[in-house]
Amino acid sequence: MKRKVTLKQIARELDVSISTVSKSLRNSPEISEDTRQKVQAFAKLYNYRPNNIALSLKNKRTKTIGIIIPEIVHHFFATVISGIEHVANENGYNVIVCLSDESFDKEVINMDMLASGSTDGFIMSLSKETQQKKDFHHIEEVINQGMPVVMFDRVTNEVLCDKVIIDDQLAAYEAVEFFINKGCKKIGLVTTVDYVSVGKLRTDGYINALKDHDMKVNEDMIVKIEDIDNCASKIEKLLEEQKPDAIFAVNELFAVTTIKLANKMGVKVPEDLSVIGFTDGIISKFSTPTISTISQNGIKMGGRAAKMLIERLEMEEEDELYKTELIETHLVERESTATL
Amino acid sequence: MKRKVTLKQIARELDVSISTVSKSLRNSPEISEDTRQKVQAFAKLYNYRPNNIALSLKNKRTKTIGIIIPEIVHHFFATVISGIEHVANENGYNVIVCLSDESFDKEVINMDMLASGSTDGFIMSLSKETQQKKDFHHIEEVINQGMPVVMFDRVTNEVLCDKVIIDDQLAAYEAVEFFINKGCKKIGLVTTVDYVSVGKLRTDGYINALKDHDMKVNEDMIVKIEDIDNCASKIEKLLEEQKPDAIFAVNELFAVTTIKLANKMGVKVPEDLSVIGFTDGIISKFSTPTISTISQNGIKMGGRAAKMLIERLEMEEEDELYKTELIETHLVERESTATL
DNA sequence: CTGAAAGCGCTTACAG
DNA sequence: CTGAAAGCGCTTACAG
Repeated sequence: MKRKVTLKQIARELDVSISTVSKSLRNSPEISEDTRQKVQAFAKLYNYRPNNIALSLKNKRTKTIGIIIPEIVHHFFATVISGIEHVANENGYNVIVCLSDESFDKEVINMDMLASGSTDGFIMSLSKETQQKKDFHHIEEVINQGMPVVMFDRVTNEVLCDKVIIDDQLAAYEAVEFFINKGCKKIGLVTTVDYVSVGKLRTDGYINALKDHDMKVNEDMIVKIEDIDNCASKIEKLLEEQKPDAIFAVNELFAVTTIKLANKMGVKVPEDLSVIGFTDGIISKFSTPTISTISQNGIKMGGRAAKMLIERLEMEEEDELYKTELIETHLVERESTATL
Repeated sequence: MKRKVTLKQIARELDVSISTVSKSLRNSPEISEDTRQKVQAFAKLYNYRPNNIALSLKNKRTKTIGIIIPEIVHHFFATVISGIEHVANENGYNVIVCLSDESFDKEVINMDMLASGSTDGFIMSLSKETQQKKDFHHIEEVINQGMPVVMFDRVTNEVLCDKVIIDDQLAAYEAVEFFINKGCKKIGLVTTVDYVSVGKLRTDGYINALKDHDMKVNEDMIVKIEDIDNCASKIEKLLEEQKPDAIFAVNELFAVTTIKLANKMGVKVPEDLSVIGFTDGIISKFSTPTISTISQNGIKMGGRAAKMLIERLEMEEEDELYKTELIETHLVERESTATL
């Protein structure tokens, strides 16, 4: 086993000082061509690589980005990480990933842990519990200590920082408008409970679209789901009692579940019922029928978030102007809204 | 903005030495009860947290695990990361994730990068290109430098290290045997090219099952797919020309694609064609019909891999005995193999 | 052109 | 009981 070689060892072998070795490797003009070459050759031979940890301590920057998300086994979040990772890598940053599991406490613990020197900044999406509690002290604290934070998707107005989101309300509005233009009269909504920020916004978009087209908003047409595991009965009830001709679902899972339940009840999609989901993920593409959906480009969101964070990290002077970037969305039409 | 407080600052404020502060915070018995309390109170007030980087440098351990996988936008890998992250966290480790994008070069660069002090060890699954090239020098090197590596899923015999896999061959064997017991006569296979280790093993399992049951292995019944984007034509040809009554697909995507193509051709699943896939992911659960599949518990795999790595990291003496752990699999029966 | 010194933030063996 | 010193691996302003 050959341990990693350090400057000290090279210095000893070559009988020069550590400073000389360091400068040679960094091509300092202070050093004579001769020793420089000698040192570099030796370093190459022994495959010398500067120790990241030592560099981090010295430079007071780790070149790593902390990502804190609710979960990773979720196509959209995986997609965002992918986007972040690629941009981070291009810029010489690594990413360290922590999952909050939708728990406030875990979010706080993870943030604290990473904030103790492990990362230069954060990219995060709030856990459900955090959104419910509206307690953001951990985030404020980190920002106060000078570590920039970029929030994406599940954000809050109560924290001042950079954000990257989609226009959830507008996207929902457009989906519902699509139904209306198609001639649908009884448009249902399958959404989350209101404390989930994006769910609430999409619900608002649905309501506004109906209102703007002089359609009544019927509370019985709206199903708010707390827990995905037992959403079936509520959706079933909606389908049975209200007999909607269109359903807008705020995520893929709600959309596919709706379709499956409709099938079971003999309601045909898209003949009897049109369905639009949210998030252009794997389910929408491979479900039968394929599901029309609002695309939400996670790769792009992640990439943009990483770019914003890195720019802020590498900014000369502090800039108190925070930006919120909007990622454009669009409706991907598939079989579940086909006109036959 | 209040910067993070350091031992030095506390020492200055309290007019004691840095050593005293450090020892007080670590409850050293050397320190008088009095100063200990004073220091601790002060540290708490200022929310002192030791700097991870400084600790890493001092202790020569970072308490972070490097994960290198081909991609993250892939349910199975996301699942494994989740498993790793949870076990890592429970043990006070963080995870830093790098994606190879199935590229050998990126795998090498990422490994090099992380090996320069950023992590204590690695958990990885080989990129396709690495498996094709059979060049594992980067992994050998890391191991040589004393950093343990645990491989999962896409592993190689050419590197000695801990591994966690499923018995791909047996699982495939059992799937095919299930078809045979059901009375299927013309069992097709949709698999990957042979250099993908798990694809090859599953192909072997298929062949062995047929042979053991005295059934002919017909090369025309086997489709080997290089690139998922244009697999349709090959599968279509198989369905059309061979008219199989069962298809075993080595992953979810192949399975769902097969079903969709069959549908399009008027071949009904499961009436005319039974299908079993591999990896119990999101597609299998939500596709219509739902797809029978070999479960491959990624959470468990990840958890086990993390456990193995951490045990090795925290082992007193070096142990040259490497283990390969098998994660049990089983066939999840769903609609695509229903007997009507 | 080379090297000793200080310092990043911490721990710990050793003196006093 | 307290503190100075050395050291983890590096960089860089400063002397010589």
